[in-house]
Amino acid sequence: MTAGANHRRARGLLDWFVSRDRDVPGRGETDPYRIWVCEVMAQQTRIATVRERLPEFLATYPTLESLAGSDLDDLLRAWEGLGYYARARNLRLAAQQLVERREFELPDNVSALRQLPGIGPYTAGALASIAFGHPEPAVDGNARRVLSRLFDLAEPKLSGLEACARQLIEEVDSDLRAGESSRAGILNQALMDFGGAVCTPRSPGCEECPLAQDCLALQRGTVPDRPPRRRRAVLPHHDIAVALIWDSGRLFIQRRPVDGLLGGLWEFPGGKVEPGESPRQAAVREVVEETGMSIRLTGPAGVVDHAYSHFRITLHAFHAERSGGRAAAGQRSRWVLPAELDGFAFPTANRKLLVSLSERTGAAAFSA
DNA sequence: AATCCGGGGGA
DNA sequence: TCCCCAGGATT
Repeated sequence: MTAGANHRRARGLLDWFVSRDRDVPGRGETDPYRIWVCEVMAQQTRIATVRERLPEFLATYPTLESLAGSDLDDLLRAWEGLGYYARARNLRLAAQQLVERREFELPDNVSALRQLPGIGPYTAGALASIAFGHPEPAVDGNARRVLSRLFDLAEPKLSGLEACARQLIEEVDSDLRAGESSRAGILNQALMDFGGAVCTPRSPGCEECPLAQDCLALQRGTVPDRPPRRRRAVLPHHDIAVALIWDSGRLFIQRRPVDGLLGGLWEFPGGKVEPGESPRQAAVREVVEETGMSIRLTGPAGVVDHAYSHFRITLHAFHAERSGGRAAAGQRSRWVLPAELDGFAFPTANRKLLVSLSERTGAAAFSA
């Protein structure tokens, strides 16, 4: 392949991107803080979801200082339903580190950005190129697919992909005047957008692809294997039993450990239904184990199916009342009124349950 | 290099 | 039902 191929690839991507003029959240933003929040929210998350959730989040946390000073519970509530909750915790942690150092804005270079929690190779490159105009690659899942096809990479590794991206950046920056910002930011966005719209995982639009002439995978017939696919194990299924424990019109909730799955979110006590056990038995047993309270179940509260990335669950919920033991209290647990539940961040499976309960019995009080 | 970490939308 | 998404941290 001639040196002209990379020139045509880079030009083709930019031309496609400019003529497309799609409404991407964060486009038109110039405040590095806002671009940062946008990029983090976009990690492993559809643009449509970001478009929906970003405005309210930025309205709640409009500045780096407001994020640094945020309450973790409030922050998680603002992030509820977006998943990967470590993103929200790291966003706050990074903001706190910067404020502590008396740096009230993001650093502008990749190596300093990479020091901050929650900023990896992609986000550092995206910020350096998009927010600060530096010639840095930003290879996300879309760019990875596009590059591995354009250059027909059988085993696309990050270093190799970034090297390819840098070649394209050189092409778009070849006529840059002294002092002008790099066009890497635009090229990176073009790569991503192109991967999402044309060079898609299945049934890509090779017929009308403006880069077809310079796509090595297309010429060699390897497009379906670029990038190579990993086959996924069958998702295990678990039955989970939880108790909605009532006392004087209040419900018992507890907070999950800050690290790990759904870290820092609130939930109803419960756990896995063991073999040979009924959901009702499991609910009673788990509540004793987790809280020290003994309870009596008073009736069913609903069943919810939910899928995580690596397993799926059926959530069996029961209304209950305390029949003995102490009412646990402290940082990790609370008794709250149903109307207060909206102020806490719950995992989506729990939230589904709450929504179905309030729809069924009215928002006021959905006790059994 | 593998694994964990959510949730949802499209095919 | 399966795939994968504007990934990062941990081991």
